[in-house]
Amino acid sequence: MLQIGELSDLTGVPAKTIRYYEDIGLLPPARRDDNHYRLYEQKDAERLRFIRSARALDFSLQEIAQILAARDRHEPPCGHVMEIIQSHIDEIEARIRELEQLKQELTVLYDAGQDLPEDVHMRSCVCNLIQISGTKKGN
Amino acid sequence: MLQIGELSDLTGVPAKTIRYYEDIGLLPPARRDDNHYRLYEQKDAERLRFIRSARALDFSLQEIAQILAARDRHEPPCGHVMEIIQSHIDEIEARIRELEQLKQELTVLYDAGQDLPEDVHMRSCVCNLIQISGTKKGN
DNA sequence: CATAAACCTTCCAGTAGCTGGAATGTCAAG
DNA sequence: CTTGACATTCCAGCTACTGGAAGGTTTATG
Repeated sequence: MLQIGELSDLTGVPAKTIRYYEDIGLLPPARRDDNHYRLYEQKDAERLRFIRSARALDFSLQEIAQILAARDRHEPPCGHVMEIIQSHIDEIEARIRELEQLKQELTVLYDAGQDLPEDVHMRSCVCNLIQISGTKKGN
Repeated sequence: MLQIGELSDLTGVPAKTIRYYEDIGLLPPARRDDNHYRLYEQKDAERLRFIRSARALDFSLQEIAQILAARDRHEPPCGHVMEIIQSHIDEIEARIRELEQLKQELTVLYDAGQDLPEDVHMRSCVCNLIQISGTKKGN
């Protein structure tokens, strides 16, 4: 029988977050001690570790909730999980491409800024370059 | 003299967002028509375009606010801007590395999942793999 | 003149995933 | 008896918006 702080130490998930997970239904309502303190067992630690691992893989709480709900109903969620994983990989690849592009733009901007002389009147300022660059989103 | 909808069309920034920017002080309170409608001029469009460009470069509203405030005080914010740009580039590089790592992990997981047989009893399920993998954040 | 559509206004609430803090209760040690 | 370390609930805030309700204004049309 664990108190919330012990469960927290065991799993690395802050107590505050554990309560939050309970609030949103990701964890079932915890048993309570006579003093209303939450009481946990090993299987709670496992569930929490699963959540933490999935979060580390950038699964959303909603996705995790779906997977856990399937498991709670004793349905193997593998197919679903595999779909999520695939779509995550796709998203990550897209995001990486976006970031590469963004980095490229910022680098160009930075280099251009380096070449500008000091100008108190702001006729030449990186700001002006910003106006010109980065006009791609929401064209 | 532009109404908010026209300014929106001109800049590609939703009217709702323009009001929001005013609320948080990124735009000065707009002049009002007799009917309380907001009225804008060309220079508002420019300021808004600057904001939009900087957002496209992933500057936070706070960073943008700082830059604009400096400009409003007729101080060239170049040095500050250059610092922001540099730190953004650093962050982006770090983020890309994170995402590459994450993608790698997900790919390994996916491939392992592919090789698992159908198992109604969930003894072999990607879920179990998740428990083992992704235990890197918040060790 | 009534009415509809297309504007505009304000204000409240919600998104994700927590985190901080206040006010309060419980428990063990000195 | 008090101090400290736990726990509890509830409310608010973070980012950058976005949706929607409830209402006012303007213009066009029947």
